[in-house]
Amino acid sequence: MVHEAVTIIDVAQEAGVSKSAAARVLARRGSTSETMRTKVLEAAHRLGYRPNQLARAMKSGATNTIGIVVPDVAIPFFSAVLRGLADTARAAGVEVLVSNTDNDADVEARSLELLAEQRVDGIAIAPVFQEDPAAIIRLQAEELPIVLLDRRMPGLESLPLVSVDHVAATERAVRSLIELGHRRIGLLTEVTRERAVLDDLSGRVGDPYVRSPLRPSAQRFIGYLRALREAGLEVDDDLILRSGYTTQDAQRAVEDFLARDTGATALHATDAVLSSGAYRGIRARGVSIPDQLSFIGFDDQDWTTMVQPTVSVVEQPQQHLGATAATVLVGIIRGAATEPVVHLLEPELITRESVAPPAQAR
Amino acid sequence: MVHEAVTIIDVAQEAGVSKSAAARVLARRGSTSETMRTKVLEAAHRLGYRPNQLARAMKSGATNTIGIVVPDVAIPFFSAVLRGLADTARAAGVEVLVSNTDNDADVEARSLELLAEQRVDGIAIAPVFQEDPAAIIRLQAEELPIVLLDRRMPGLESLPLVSVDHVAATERAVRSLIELGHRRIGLLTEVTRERAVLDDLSGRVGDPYVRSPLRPSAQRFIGYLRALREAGLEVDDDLILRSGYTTQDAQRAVEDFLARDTGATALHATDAVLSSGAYRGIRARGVSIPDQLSFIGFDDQDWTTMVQPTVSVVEQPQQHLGATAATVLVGIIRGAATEPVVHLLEPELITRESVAPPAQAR
DNA sequence: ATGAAAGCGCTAACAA
DNA sequence: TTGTTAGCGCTTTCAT
Repeated sequence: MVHEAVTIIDVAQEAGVSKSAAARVLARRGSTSETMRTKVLEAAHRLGYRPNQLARAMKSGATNTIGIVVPDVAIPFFSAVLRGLADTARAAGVEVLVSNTDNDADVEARSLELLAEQRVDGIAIAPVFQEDPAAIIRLQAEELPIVLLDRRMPGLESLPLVSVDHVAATERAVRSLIELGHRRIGLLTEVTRERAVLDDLSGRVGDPYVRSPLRPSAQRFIGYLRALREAGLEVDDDLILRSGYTTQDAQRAVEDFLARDTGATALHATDAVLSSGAYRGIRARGVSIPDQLSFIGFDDQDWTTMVQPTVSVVEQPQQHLGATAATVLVGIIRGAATEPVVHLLEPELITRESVAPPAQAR
Repeated sequence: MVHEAVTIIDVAQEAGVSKSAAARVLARRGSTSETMRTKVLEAAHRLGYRPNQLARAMKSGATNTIGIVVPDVAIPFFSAVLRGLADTARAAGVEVLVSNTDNDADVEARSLELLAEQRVDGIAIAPVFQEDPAAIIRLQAEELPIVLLDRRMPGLESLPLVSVDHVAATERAVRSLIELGHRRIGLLTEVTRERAVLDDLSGRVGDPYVRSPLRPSAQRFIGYLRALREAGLEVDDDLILRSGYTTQDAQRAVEDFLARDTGATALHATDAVLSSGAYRGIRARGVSIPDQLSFIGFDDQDWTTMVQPTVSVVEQPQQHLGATAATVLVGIIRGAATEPVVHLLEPELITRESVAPPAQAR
């Protein structure tokens, strides 16, 4: 805390006017004579007056501060989201408090509680996947504006969501492979659910409210199913590679896959972590990209342009996601309609050297 | 802002005691009877009371909030620093506000002003390189605790600094090459200053106050000079590659370098951006790593383990840097001695496949 | 147009 | 041990 802070009273004294007069000038509201305005402003400048937002917040009930709660700001996806959010918030005169949860529900609950104590005007959160997101629901019940970032769970249906269109992301990648002539396309996914369950949903994901409670990974899976179906191709469970959520697991899954002879001519990995594992696995098996196998990864990471051949990817609009979340959140805070909305942002397919028509088609 | 917030008065009423009695219980200070304590706590719990940190801050003068000001949180180095800082701060009961400056002095000045208005208790800043950091100096004059992150400039000598030991980083990398038998080692740097200027300083950088006003890149350069000198090797200006601060520039500088026959058997790039440019340049020239050229990069980026051969790097303790900054800052805020201190963190050399003895030595 | 005064929620003397 | 009260810096009626 600054020691000898200049208050509005000091300014009023220096200018020889009343406290409330000075306040009116400095907050630019109410009517003031030109003479008084200049006197006050000069005094404020002379003294180096700096408004105390704390006091303002006490009176007005608005702190002009929002919180962002994510698993880990050091993960590139979230740091990009934060960047977009912070910039847009700042442009709207709003500051941003950050919390990491490490995907721990207790840490998340505590973070939310702390942000609420700080009286933030709203919160953007990529929630921990959990059965009962009680902490979030509690704050929502208290009418604290909340926006979900890229994740939604049962129980949070009534909150606005800003998300990448994951169905479209994978659909686009897989369709591009199909258009090149690929017919047997592998999918590397962390989804553990039965394919049949997602199959059932795949016809109805056009409705954001059917789709949004699904995890991004499940949505991407559905994108795969839809792309195949649209092209009249059969879905073969042999082409679906299930993996744990680590590079090592992904690498192993891909190596096993390549060891079996599945006839696959292309592979798509549905996540950043899985992508690097997949790439390693392909290389470990000595399979040549794109001659023997075309490959499309997820997220435009550094390494995708450093390796040879360079890797095609589906790129998520990360900063844009953060910026949109900020816009939506600030909108709600400032009184915009509050009915839940799903904002779906378009991913982009970046084509590089790792993709080619299948061998027999050349 | 939460709408119908429960205040301490509500709690007092519910418990049938005075406002200050409730306050004493809830803030755990002053003496209270056991009976009253339970009554108040039960009431608070029943009502879902949540302390208003705004009001607390108004009274106490401490917001338990700090600000971090960096060029761009989306840059991996800074997001890791932020992560370390946020975690450590949180553990000390302190929240973190983030600002990006994009290396723009005006944006930085404005950010600092806004943080001061929010009455943060302190600021950690990686300042924009500029002639006259007036905004920082102003806040310092107002006795706002400030810690510098990894950068110091003339005029900021009296502020504590938390930094990686850049001299040691490059010294270590270059020495490891020398120990393998390399005698002609290239250095890729963004430094534009004459070598002679840095040569003069290189004997005195043991003193943190000689070293710290230098940019990290200059300190790394000096580390190179020291390693060579220590080994009795001559410094050859032909081996010093100057590059602008972009991947493209770095690639071009390295390609030019490799086109000339300098007899270099090893190369060290002194920054993350320069490293990826350098690697591209080496590959573009078809020079084989490590057979024809050993290579050590800077910062452990994703791609360094995705390419073949994998790349040795000097790794900075990024999260630790943030954590240390938080510890130092909170220490000062809580009244620790305030004399300026330089905290130098040790980098680590990670050895991978890109390094081998020079051809003639094998 | 200007000033006086109340009050946001909390803490900390001071009294009782 | 408990209650009363003043006040942190600001905004905002309400008089004047």
